Amino acid sequence: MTVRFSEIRAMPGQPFTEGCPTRVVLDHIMGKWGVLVLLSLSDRTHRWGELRREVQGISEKMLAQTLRVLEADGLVHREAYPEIPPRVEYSLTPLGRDLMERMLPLVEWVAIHSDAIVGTDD
Amino acid sequence: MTVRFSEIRAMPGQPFTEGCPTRVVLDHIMGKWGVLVLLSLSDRTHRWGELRREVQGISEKMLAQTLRVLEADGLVHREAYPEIPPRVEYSLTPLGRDLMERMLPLVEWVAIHSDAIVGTDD
DNA sequence: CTGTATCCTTCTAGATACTG
DNA sequence: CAGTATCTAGAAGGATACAG
Repeated sequence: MTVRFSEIRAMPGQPFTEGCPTRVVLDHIMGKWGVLVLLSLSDRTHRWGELRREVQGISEKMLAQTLRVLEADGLVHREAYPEIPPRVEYSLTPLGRDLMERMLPLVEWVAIHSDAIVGTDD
Repeated sequence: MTVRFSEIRAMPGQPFTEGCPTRVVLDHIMGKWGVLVLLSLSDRTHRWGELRREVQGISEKMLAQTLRVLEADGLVHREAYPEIPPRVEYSLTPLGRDLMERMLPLVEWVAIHSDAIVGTDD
């Protein structure tokens, strides 16, 4: 194993204890919609409407909320073009790209093993 | 970037579309408590009471529920010893250990960057 | 096209009490 | 010690309508 959790836990600030900032970030990026939006953006820049279609099942409300949180976290960049009709493009910030480099191997694993896992029981 | 999402998306079964098994697995392992329980177990085998203490803030109900889901998924192994008082030990299965190898680098990233992220805004 | 605002339902999850 | 059962408050999330 490349990293051990005990080493991570021993880092300054005691990550993943109650009330710790890591818990908040974990909720943002590991939440149902956070992951799916970040995945879409890891591919390329997307417009609002594209994200609505690509992240299947997300409501406008949850898309707006998710994007606002990820933008406030500094993971997503929002670029609005003052045109009629309006055009807004969402992309990953450098920090967001750095994050996705760590997340994509995990997501790939999930894609490969999900059938077996859900097939086992659920 | 080591993997691209577009390649993952193109895999058989169209991962991460609506109703896909990957969505279910994602919810199990990326959920708030799923991650924290898996992290504790990635370190070593734990008894029920140890998990309650280590995963700070989790209720008995959520711990039981989380463990049952992860066990059904084949990620966690439950070993009950027929003693008085009873002793039950939880550990990762080989599949679970494989998963955590991909998850730990991500978790390490979160531990390192969380202060900056939450500091930015929330 | 890109959102916001509101209502309303469903589901999560914490607290409490209890059992083998 | 290792759980289960029940109840309930609150949050999450969907539908709809509307605005810039």
